Amino acid sequence: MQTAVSIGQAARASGVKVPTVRYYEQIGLLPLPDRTDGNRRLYDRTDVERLAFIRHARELGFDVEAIRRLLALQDEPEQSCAEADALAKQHLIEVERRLRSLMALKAELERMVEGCTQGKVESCRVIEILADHGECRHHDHEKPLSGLK
Amino acid sequence: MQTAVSIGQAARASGVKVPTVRYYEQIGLLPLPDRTDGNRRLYDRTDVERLAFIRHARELGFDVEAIRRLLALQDEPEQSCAEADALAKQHLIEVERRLRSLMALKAELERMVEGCTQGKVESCRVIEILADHGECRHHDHEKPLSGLK
DNA sequence: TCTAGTTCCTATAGCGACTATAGGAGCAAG
DNA sequence: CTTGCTCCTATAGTCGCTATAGGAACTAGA
Repeated sequence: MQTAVSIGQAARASGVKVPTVRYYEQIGLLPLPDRTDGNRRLYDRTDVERLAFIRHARELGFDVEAIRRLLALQDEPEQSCAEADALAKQHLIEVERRLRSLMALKAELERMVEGCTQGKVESCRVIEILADHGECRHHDHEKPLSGLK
Repeated sequence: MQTAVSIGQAARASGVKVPTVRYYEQIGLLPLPDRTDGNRRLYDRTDVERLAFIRHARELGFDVEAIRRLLALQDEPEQSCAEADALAKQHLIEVERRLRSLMALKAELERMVEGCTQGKVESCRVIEILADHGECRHHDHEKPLSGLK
C-alpha cells in the first residue's frame, strides 16, 4: 500500500503552497493525480518529491520551461546528463550577469545616499543623480530572473 | 518657442519605448501632453527629462510607487530631501539583501556544475541537488526586485 | 445525529510593469 | 498619389503565481 496524501499534506511536505500545486498541475509540471470518491486529489511519495524538486529549482531561479526539461531528464535516468549540465551552466551565466548588474546598482545607490546632505530637494544628490543619467556609473541594464524569490 | 517633439522622438531621447511612454501617462507618472490637430502627443523638454528620470529610477530598481513619490519631491524643490534619502536607503538595503541571495544561489549553481561528471542522469549532480533540498546550502529565499532589467 | 470548523473543489480575476496585437488614421517623400 | 512610416485607441498577453467567490466534502466534538 502506497502513501497517499491530500493536497494540503503534499503542500506542507514539499514547501509548495496549495494553489501553486494546482497551478503546477494545470501547466503540466505535475501529472494528474488520482482522486478520492469525493473528488479530492491524492498524491504519493513521488509526487511530493517532484514538487520539492520544482520548488528547489524555482528557488534557484530556473524558469518553468527549464524545470520542464529538467523533470523530463529526471524521468529518464539512462540518458546523458549533458543537457542538465548545460541548463545549469547557462543559468549560472545568467546569475553572474545579474550579480554584476546588482553590484553596479548597489554602488550607485551608495553614491546617491552618501552624497545626500539632507538639505533641500533642489540640491539633493539622490534626485540629481536620478535626473541625470549622463552622470551615472550604472550602464549594465539586464533582464530580471523570472520571479526569483 | 518651446521644443515640441513627437512621442517617438521623446522615446528615443529618453530611452523609454513608445508604448511605455503611453503606459506611464496612463498610470499618472507623466502629465497629459498637448496634442496636435491630428491628435498626436507633443512633448516638451521637461517631459523628456521626466521620462529620463523615470527610466533611470526603474533601471535602479525603484518600483513605480517609489518613483511617484520621488517625482512628487522633484516637483517641490523647497522641501527637505529626507524622504528621497530614506527611499534610496531603503532600496539599498533591499538590493543588498538581494545581492546576498544571488551570491548564495551562484555558489550552489557552481557546486552543481562542478559536481557534474557528464555521465548518466541517474548520477547527475545537477539533478541530485535539485531533488534533495536537504543537501542544499541555499536557504536565503528572498523577494525579487520589481521588474528590474 | 447535528453542527461547526477546516480543507478541499472549480473557475476566474488580479498582481507589476510592461509588451504585443488589431485595426485604423495621419503625414512626409518620391 | 501612393508607399511606408509613425502615430492613435483599445484590448489581451506575458510570468509565476496569489486571491477571491461560491460551493462541496470531510473531521471532531456535543
